[in-house]
Amino acid sequence: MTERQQLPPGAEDLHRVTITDVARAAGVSVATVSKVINERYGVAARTSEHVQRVIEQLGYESSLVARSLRSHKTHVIGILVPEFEPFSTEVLKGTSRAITGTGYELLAYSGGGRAGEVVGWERRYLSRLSGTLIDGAIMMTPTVVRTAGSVPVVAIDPHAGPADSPTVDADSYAGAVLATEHLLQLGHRRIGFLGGRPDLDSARLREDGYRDALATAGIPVDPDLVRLGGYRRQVAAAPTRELLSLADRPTAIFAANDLSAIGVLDVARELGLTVPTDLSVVGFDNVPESALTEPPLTTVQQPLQEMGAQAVHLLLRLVHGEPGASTHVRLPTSLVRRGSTAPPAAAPGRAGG
Amino acid sequence: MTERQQLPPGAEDLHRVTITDVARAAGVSVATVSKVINERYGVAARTSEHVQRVIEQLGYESSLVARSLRSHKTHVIGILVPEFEPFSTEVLKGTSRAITGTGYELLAYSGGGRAGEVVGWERRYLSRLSGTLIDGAIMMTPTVVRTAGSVPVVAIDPHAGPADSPTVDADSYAGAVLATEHLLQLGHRRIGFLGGRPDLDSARLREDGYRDALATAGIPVDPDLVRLGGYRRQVAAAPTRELLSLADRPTAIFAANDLSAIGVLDVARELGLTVPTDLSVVGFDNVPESALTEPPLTTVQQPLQEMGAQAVHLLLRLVHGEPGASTHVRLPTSLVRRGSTAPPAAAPGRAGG
DNA sequence: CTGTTAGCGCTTTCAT
DNA sequence: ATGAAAGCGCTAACAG
Repeated sequence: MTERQQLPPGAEDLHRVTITDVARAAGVSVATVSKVINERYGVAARTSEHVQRVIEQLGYESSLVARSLRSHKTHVIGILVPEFEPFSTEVLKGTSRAITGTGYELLAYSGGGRAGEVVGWERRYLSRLSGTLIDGAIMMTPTVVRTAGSVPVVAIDPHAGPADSPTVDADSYAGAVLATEHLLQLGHRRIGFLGGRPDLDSARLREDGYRDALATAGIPVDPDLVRLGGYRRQVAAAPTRELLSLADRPTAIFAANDLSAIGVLDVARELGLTVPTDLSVVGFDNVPESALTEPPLTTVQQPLQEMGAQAVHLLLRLVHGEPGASTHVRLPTSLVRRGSTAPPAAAPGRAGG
Repeated sequence: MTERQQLPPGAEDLHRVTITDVARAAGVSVATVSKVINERYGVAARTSEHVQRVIEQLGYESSLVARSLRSHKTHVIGILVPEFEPFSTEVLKGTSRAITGTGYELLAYSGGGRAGEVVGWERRYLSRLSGTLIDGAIMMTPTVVRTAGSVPVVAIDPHAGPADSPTVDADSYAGAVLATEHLLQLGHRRIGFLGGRPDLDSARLREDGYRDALATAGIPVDPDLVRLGGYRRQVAAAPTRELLSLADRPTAIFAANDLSAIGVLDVARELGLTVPTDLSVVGFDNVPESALTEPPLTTVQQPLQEMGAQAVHLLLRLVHGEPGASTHVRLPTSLVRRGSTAPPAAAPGRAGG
């Protein structure tokens, strides 16, 4: 039962109620209604109360769109993501927690996820929303960040290198070293690497960590063992197959993120290899899904939710024009040992760390 | 009067480039630019090309806000959620997958997650966004859905009962029966139930399932064993403590969702009880997090991602005004056995199924 | 204290 | 084929 009889029954179905409707019903001008809504000075208490009541009755709520078009201040911050997948949704959880009590609201925007649109979505989304609608943006894993002519932007795990704009990321290099050392300590000597894309910063850092850890252990990198997995499950399949079809195939694979590690698991199963007995696998990210695989994935944890929270804090500071503290927050990574790693089948025993 | 001419380098930093800038730079009217953008008839091929080029050069992208205010058609659908937590983000993943290739984009909106605002956010969000900005909305676990004067709405797992508007949900009742039967088959006789809120539909159905399964097994329901956990981890703590402090405490607890089940795990640990030896726990939802607990949670799976995908399909059909197929999609639930359930410590042995 | 008037950036008749 | 002008819902001067 709707408790409003001002409008003829059903009339509210035709158009959503606007500020004009309220003004008319209250017998005042729209300007006055606007003032009441925004608690501006210069409205008689009586009038204000009356208008409030009408607003209540009509169930009026101001249009975010119209308001923002005019006032350029919305108290909404945007999270721009290419797609809602395990990585970005994990970060989203962190932003959601961090935003509570700040008086801001969250608007997560994602395109249709057209695969071809790998590059360029950042600029597009930002242009479409900024200046209006959002007061600031958090951009997830962007490849390019052009802040020009837009609201403040914080990048999370940007692929283009942490130079452009304020950034929150995790220590990819150290994480990769951890992962590789873990494999070395188990006794692996032929360790494959399934990278992201060479033009992406996080991917490159992970490869660096892998190479350096091997070098430290005095093991030369076999170029045959380094492939590109593109950070995606399906993309990882082909290079993994190549890797595992090698005459002298690796006894372990370090994949640059969890999704491609899961892709490795897929191929191993397809090839009749048992993980971890025949092949050890390490991922990167520690998205919740990595614990659900069979066997559960050993991986490098990034504090994804914390990264989201930090990004919110950083962005809010920028939006408020506060002296922007540090402009680059780097969070630590750590190894999560689960079931996908073990000593190689015919291991020569433990290697010295 | 803002005067910016050809845009000297860096000038685009002052204001984002608008359709007016493009028009000026191209030497045509804004109307013409608009026509080019929207591929309307009545523009000379030469003009069109020229304008296109200028748009490219300036990096112009039309404002979603301004456009939607005027045209009331945006090709964006909104996902309205109270908060980004494991449940809603799971659904989000499904919507993201389903939206690809449809030509629509996704806009997930969440308030500051003010705890007090448990009720009423639905109407507020919808009013703020609908009519403009979004062509349709998917509302997550709303308690009330008033579609009046707004765009088409599909509800996911609504708490108010699946009568109001098109709905996608999972079979809570059957799931609860499965969970309870599982516990009974393990030999449990004193089974506690940690419900949601009695006014919520899914919560009620889960309680019904619990009661009916017990009744079928010929076991009377002890009112002392039925408490309210509010679907939240922290809220679940107090009632759980009461349950486990009972003289004749339950040997198993069925919690109405995973978050409150995790709350049960917290309290059990705090009380020095080992799960599943001293206490069996079953949850509901099967969010990824439920596999990460110690021990991993036995739970009832809802096809969360699939629910999101179905909601998208249903909504798009409504937006297009197609004859709306079924208006209520109910997906099946199933039991996921993991480590949090076992026969009771001093079990009288297996009970007959 | 209140109403009138201008737009915000865009689309859409309707003239030209 | 093109542009002038109106207006979407709202806020912000500025008059009265």
